[in-house]
Amino acid sequence: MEEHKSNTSFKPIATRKIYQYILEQFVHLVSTGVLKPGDKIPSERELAESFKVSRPSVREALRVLEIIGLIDIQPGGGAYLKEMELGPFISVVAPLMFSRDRFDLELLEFRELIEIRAIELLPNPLSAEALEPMGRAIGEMRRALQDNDVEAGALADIQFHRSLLLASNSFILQKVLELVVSLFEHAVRGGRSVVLEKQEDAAQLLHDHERIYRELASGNTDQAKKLLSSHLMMVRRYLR
Amino acid sequence: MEEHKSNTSFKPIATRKIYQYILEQFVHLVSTGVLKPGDKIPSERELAESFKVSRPSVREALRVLEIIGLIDIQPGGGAYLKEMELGPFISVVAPLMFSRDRFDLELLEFRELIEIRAIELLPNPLSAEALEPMGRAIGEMRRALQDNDVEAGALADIQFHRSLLLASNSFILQKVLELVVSLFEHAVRGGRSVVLEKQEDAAQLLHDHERIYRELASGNTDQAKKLLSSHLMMVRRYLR
DNA sequence: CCTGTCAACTGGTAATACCAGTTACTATAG
DNA sequence: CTATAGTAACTGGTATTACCAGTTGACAGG
Repeated sequence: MEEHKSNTSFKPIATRKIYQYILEQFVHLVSTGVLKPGDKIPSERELAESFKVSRPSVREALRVLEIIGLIDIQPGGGAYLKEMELGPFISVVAPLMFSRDRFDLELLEFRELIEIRAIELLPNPLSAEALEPMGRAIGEMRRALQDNDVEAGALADIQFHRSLLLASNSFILQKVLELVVSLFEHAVRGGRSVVLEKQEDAAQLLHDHERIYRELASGNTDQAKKLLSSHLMMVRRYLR
Repeated sequence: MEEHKSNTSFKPIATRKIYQYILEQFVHLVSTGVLKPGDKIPSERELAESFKVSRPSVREALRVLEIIGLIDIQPGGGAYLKEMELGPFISVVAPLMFSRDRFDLELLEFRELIEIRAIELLPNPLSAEALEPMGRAIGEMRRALQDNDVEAGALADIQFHRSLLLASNSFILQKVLELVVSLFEHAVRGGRSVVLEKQEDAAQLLHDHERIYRELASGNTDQAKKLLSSHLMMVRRYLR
């Protein structure tokens, strides 16, 4: 059972699989800008021929690219590069996360930490393009409230925060918040009650969003920050 | 070009691929605790027969499980479940991240935000098991400083922070910090200069770590927090 | 001009085969 | 008896081939 003591410093030989080489070349081409979002990827058969490997090897590489959200594959169509999205990855991992005890609360606390930091980095004033999706989310939320559609309301709530964070100046915060928000979205769609159920609470949420939106629209970013901050803390207190 | 206006609310039909079904079953078994870390996964051929699908389909599912760091595959051996690790995912995505402008600095700022929050959640007092890897990292850093081995020093620095965050009480912060720290590690191994190069700076880092370690070991968690906080801010100022 | 058809793509899946590495059992040499 | 070498039965990695199903675009006929 014991290992041989060896004075020589032989290092274990790391063998790499073919799909990793393919993956590496793709990532390199993307990170150097040779391939850009929107570009069409050659067909699997062409790639197999170019790389001089078999189609299954190519497919495994594409599978990974799909999971990390770098390409969209349309059966019958082809594969297209896109800006990296965390959605596919999240949808796989989310069940593992939420199976943990009290994950919901932890996630909310984490989101509070990040989102408050993100709004500190909002450009001032906000552009119209940044404001527009927020307005839409509010409209959606108002409609859901009237219809008493809890899930739609929760999703609209998420959409509001998503559009808010997308306006942030920090790339990392955007990605991390996208990840967090996606987790929430997954939880809501899965029927978990990370959301407010009572109508008056939903109305309060809507009201908060509207105030934040108004302040942002009229350029009072600082005031909006304070509102959002207390808004998030209110939500957390509610859930605890 | 215009789409037909349809009053009926037909929703697009989402077709799912076989590997997704397999993936789903696996994730479900793991999240419900039926499968636990350390368990051996049946061979690809057995799985193919159980699921009544072909081996390539099984392999694509396993490939994804490998990328999200849920299984270890040993060629010739078999596949074993493990606690989810972000390493494999990071190693694919890292080049994409660092190709962005000023990503290093953003990452450092983000890490500062998270890590300061994480140390607020450190248990008090720290267990010996939590302290031990920190001590090792310090020893390694000291050795690297004497040898003037910049890369080894940087890796030991990372290892110190990694062992610190692993002691935190928050699952999410652990995972996110693991992600961030892995990104740093990747950058260092890639030869990027996210690290301090001058020897006196490295000595300063080591000195900071030693002080933090001493405070933690003697139970003065609060004092350690303050030290770590100013330590991180110092590092950031240096890089800016 | 619109519409349906058809051929040539695309990715999804299956089946099969072979290679290379691991493992465990076994026979053989000492 | 023990330790070694050999062997057989695994494992995953890769390649090949084939067929299905969906998309696309050109083309012919209304």
